[in-house]
Amino acid sequence: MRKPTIQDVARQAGVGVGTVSRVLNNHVAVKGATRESVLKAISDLEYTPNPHARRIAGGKSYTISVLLPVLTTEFYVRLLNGLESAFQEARYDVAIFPLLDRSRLERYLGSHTLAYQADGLVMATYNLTQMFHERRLRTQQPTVLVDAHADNVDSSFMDNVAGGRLAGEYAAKLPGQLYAVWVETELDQLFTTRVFEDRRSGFMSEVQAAGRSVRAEFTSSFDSLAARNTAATLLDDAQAAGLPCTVFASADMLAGALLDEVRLRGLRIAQDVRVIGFDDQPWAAERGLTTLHQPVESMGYEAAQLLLSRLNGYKGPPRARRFEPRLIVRGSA
Amino acid sequence: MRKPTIQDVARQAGVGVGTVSRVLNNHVAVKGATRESVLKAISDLEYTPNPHARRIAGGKSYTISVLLPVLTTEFYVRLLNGLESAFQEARYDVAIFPLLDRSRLERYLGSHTLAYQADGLVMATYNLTQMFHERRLRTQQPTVLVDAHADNVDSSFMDNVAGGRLAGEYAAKLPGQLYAVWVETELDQLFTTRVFEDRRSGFMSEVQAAGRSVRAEFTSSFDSLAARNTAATLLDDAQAAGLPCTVFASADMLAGALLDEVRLRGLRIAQDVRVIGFDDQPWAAERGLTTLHQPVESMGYEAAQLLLSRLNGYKGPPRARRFEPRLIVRGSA
DNA sequence: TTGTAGGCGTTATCAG
DNA sequence: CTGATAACGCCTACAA
Repeated sequence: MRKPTIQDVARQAGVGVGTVSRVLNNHVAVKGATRESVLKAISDLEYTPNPHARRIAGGKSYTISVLLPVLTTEFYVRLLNGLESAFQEARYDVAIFPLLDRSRLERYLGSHTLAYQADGLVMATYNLTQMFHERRLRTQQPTVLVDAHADNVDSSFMDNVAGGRLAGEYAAKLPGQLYAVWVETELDQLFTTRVFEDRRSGFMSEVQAAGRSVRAEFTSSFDSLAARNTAATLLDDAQAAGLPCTVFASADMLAGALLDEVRLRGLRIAQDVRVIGFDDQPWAAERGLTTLHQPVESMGYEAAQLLLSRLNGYKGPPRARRFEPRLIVRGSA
Repeated sequence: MRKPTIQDVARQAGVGVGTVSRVLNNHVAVKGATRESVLKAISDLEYTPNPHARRIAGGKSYTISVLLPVLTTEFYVRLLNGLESAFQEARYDVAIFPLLDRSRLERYLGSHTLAYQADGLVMATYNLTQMFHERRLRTQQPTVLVDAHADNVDSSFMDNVAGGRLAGEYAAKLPGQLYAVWVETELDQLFTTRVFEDRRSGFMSEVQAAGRSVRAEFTSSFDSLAARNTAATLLDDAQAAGLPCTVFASADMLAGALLDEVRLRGLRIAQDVRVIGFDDQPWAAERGLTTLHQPVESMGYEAAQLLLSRLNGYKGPPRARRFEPRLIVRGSA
């Protein structure tokens, strides 16, 4: 009992395959009655078109691939949700290709694997288009960047400079020393993101504009143990220099570690140590973390829309969808 | 400058397309010299076969799909690494389909999307084969379970009962009250896993065999805030009942929260409170956590091998690859 | 050992 | 509006 094909549908409905194909692709020229009978045959047979055949016949495969850094963060789950819901509405499937490391990426690029045979490409956080060009990879499929920005492709991203500014503006008004913790920038040239750089520049500019300065900046890699160590080092300094102090942690994960360490030392949050995070992770509300909210799902959704419009033939110049962060003031600062 | 096809290669090498196809698929009957010239043409043209065309022509697409729960855990990154490295050796690509929620799954199943058009299927943690059958989904592609076990399909998994036993055996020898923290079982019938059930039964049986009993068991959902609250509740009881005590946390994440809470209360780890985790996450060594090590990469690698053997024609009965956990004794217990 | 031709499931073109 | 029919890129007999 093999899968029904377009032929089976055509026979069942008593029409030609061309007609079936037309209703499948929403072509204009199909009489109402014929369309109905074809639709009936399709559902009777539980027919679904073969994406491979579609693709090979020059049509769309209705698949888009998402190139995603493998980070164990809520952020990407939310992003995926936004992307998927938009693509789902448009009846596209999404396949995810994890960017495990550079060697794998090289291989992906070397062989034109399925990832690059989809109708469109979504790149999250890392802008790999550069590499595509260097390799003369004529990846002419529509591409969209999400959580990243470049001016030669469509992109959907949040304004991290603005986020940094909001944090800086707020922090500058608070009494006591100012500190900041940044996320260590990536090791590989390919896997670079300007996210934290942007947050920093926004923060610093606003702090300076307010005539203040930060006592010290720290950098931590994105893992909880490192974050905890950094928090300890920072608090050592802060306690020596005299409390209170305010810390801008450029990622909630870092802020969380700070909250832990503050509690551990018996210090009072919001009085001795004020903390401002970034991301508004699910747990931020419960822990009372003042942080910057990112409309992650919306970013994903919009990215998908940009890509879909290209897939539907839009030819205009690259578009950038910029989202604004929102400062959520809670108990921690 | 469109992508070269098999025709181009044939012309360039001065042979027929059949021959090219033969060397592509490692057929026996190709003279050494001819093979060489074809290979040369292939690399000169930077030709790579079109997976869609391959698939449609009845061959393999050299793509396998992995159905993965979207958990922000190191575990799946490691698993992916194991899977990918094996598939990569065999020149297969892997596409990931995140199991975001039930509705998406339904949709995947409803339409025979690309996920089910790959040459093979890897299901991690959740055994969805049941559902496949109910739906009369003739997903006849080879399937392998990883981090899960069932006796009607190939599977590669760790013996969680044994892991629980090792923890129980070790814990039973320690003085003071015994506690355990489990991970809340899934909400949906589809998304079920026996992992934690198994760890529990192993642990309890060993504790009982040693003539001891656990004072209290706790359950927490898999997120850090819940874990922290659970840790607090547990320690309240333990402090009231009198220390020392020993806690088996069935996931390192839970153990980590416990360590934090212990530290916060000024208690001494390994003296007042002993903690045994499960997973041996990257940070476990640095934090001195006694825990059970899972050979995650190996599990993934083996799962891939099982699938590959099916893809290469192996027809035997379902095979189960069982991995043994290893107790890593560090400072926390 | 190798080339040729038919077929895989769709879409697109072109007559009717 | 609709039905043939030629691609699409590849694999697999079948013949040579």
